[in-house]
Amino acid sequence: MPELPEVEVVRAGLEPAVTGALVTSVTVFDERSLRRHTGPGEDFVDRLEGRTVLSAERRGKFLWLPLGAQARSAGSGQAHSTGTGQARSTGSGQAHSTGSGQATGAEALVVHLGMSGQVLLRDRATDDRLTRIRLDLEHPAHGPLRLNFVDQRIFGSMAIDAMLATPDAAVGLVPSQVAHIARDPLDPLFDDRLFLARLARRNTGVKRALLDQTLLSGVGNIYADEALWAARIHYDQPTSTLSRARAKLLLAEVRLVLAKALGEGGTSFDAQYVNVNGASGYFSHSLNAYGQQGKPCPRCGRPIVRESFMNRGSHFCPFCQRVRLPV
DNA sequence: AAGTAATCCTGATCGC
DNA sequence: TGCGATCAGGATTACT
Repeated sequence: MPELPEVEVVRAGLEPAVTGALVTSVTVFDERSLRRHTGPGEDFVDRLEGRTVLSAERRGKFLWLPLGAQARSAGSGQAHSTGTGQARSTGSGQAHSTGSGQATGAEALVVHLGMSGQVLLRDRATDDRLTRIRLDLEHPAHGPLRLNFVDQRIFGSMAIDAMLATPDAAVGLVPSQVAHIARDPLDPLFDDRLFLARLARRNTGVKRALLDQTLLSGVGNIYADEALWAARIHYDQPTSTLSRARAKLLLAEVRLVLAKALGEGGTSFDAQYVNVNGASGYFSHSLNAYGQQGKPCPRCGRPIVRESFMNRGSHFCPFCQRVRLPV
């Protein structure tokens, strides 16, 4: 499951390769991979071909490529891209998108890997099985390039989305689909105090809170279990009963595990997650709790347990991680 | 209104 | 060898 470290590895791999590249041709093999795009496949293709990729950005598990203004006719050697990036300001549409954030006319290609998505950089001759969307690119310095969006379970998606100026200025623009997501804990502008205050006000279990992308983004099932194990907190401990000290410890452990996994290139099981070159990460060798049911807890030696929770698995040490109610 | 459950998806793997 | 059942869970939608 690609979470923050895996998505960041993809972003970092993409950035030097695609920045400045022109999208020359787009092929949609399966429109279900456009579930987050408003409009049919042809619209996606029309709005992407002829655009230039400006950079590669990320927040939490969302990845996006800001796009330059659209050339008048794709394929022709446009002299001036008579920039009409404007115009498509969604009319009134986004009453729901976030409640905050202002349309700017700028757009981005938003990528979410979902459960099994991969972005693979190839030469023009290479195809990958289960490719749902293919972008052919032309980079002024590096030449032709192919970007295959591969996704077995089709929980991931690509979309052209409007960039909004959020009140949360400083960073500038985020796609409308990302505007309601909180910053991730590796973001230098992540607000610890705000997070701790909101966490304390929640009336739910702590793992539910960790997985809530509007509270903090980038954490999924693997790193939630790992951070909770490291902090010795039970996944269903009510957030309102966590002391501030333990909440701060948890946040610190979240940061640690995300940073460590990032340093090791992410977590790979089989070929479910790979970097843009198709290589696996090594963090699966460092897991203490996730997927370790039946194996001894690296801390106390008692077996790790897996319980069903939120339609997924929760892995923890029943001895080290017990619900502690305040006295 | 906040919190929770349901929903979407299919290739790989397992058991018989 | 074949085939059906099972499994994985992020984000959105739909309820209560």
